[in-house]
Amino acid sequence: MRIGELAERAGTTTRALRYYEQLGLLPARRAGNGYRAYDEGDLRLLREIRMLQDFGFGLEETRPFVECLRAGHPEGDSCPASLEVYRRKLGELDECIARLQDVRAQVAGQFDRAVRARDELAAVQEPPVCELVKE
Amino acid sequence: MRIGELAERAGTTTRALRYYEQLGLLPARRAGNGYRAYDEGDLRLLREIRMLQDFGFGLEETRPFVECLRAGHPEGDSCPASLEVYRRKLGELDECIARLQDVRAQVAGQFDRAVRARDELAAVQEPPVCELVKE
DNA sequence: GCTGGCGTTGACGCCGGGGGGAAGGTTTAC
DNA sequence: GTAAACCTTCCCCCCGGCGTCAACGCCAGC
Repeated sequence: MRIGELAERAGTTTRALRYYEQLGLLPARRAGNGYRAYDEGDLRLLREIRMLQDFGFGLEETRPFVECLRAGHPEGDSCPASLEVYRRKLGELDECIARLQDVRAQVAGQFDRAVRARDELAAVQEPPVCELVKE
Repeated sequence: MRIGELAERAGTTTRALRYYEQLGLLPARRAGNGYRAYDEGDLRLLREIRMLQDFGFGLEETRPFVECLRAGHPEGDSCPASLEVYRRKLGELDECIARLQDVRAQVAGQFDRAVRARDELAAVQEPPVCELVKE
């Protein structure tokens, strides 16, 4: 399988594959004409990379999973190093979520305060129109 | 007030202030010798920028607040444009938090599955040691 | 033999928010 | 007088994950 086909089957681009090879993440054998040659195993590795990327893992964080698969394990997360990455990532996610929730609360507080200030100012400058509304 | 003093009073760097000026976010008057000259109002603007930055606002998102203050309003969020930025930001935060929680659940699922698979494999390869433990 | 569609390498661009440092002018304190 | 501490502009660097050329090679069909 050549680079274009692999890219298409994995839903990515040839540029990304060359980049992964440059990182040593997904090295390719070479055909006689210099073209990169991939097999089904590489497709498996690439799918693992893509799945983890969708989870927000950096490429370096996918390396233990890829190497685990290449070492012959049935799953990319069959190795302790992969589990450690999971643990670290869960911690980071929790921390990130907590921080965002805190920020959200603060921004919501600012927003509410600003809206109340605006409404009070409007009430002062523009007196109630109850009489007109009643008509 | 010169740039170094303003930077120190606002808890930032001269580098950042020159960058803000380059963006047109915080323009400075010039003294006779070409040095940037700031006043207390600029400090107020800068504090507004810094607060919003701490909330994770991009510099461009702080612009409505800064211009609102410069237009003479009492608060940076006294203007409709600022409120709109608040609303947009709250939406982005909610979306981001929801996505992260979804990812967290998926990663936790993967982690649990991998741990169970490992434990089952260990149980098969290494038989229980109940007898020894009892002694 | 020529066109078109693959492939190759290499290098630069981009996004945001500045950091770092050079080369030079100014101001201030001792 | 001179050294330290400012200030100015200018330009390159960083992070990740590629996109986007440029200039070339390989191969199939007509």
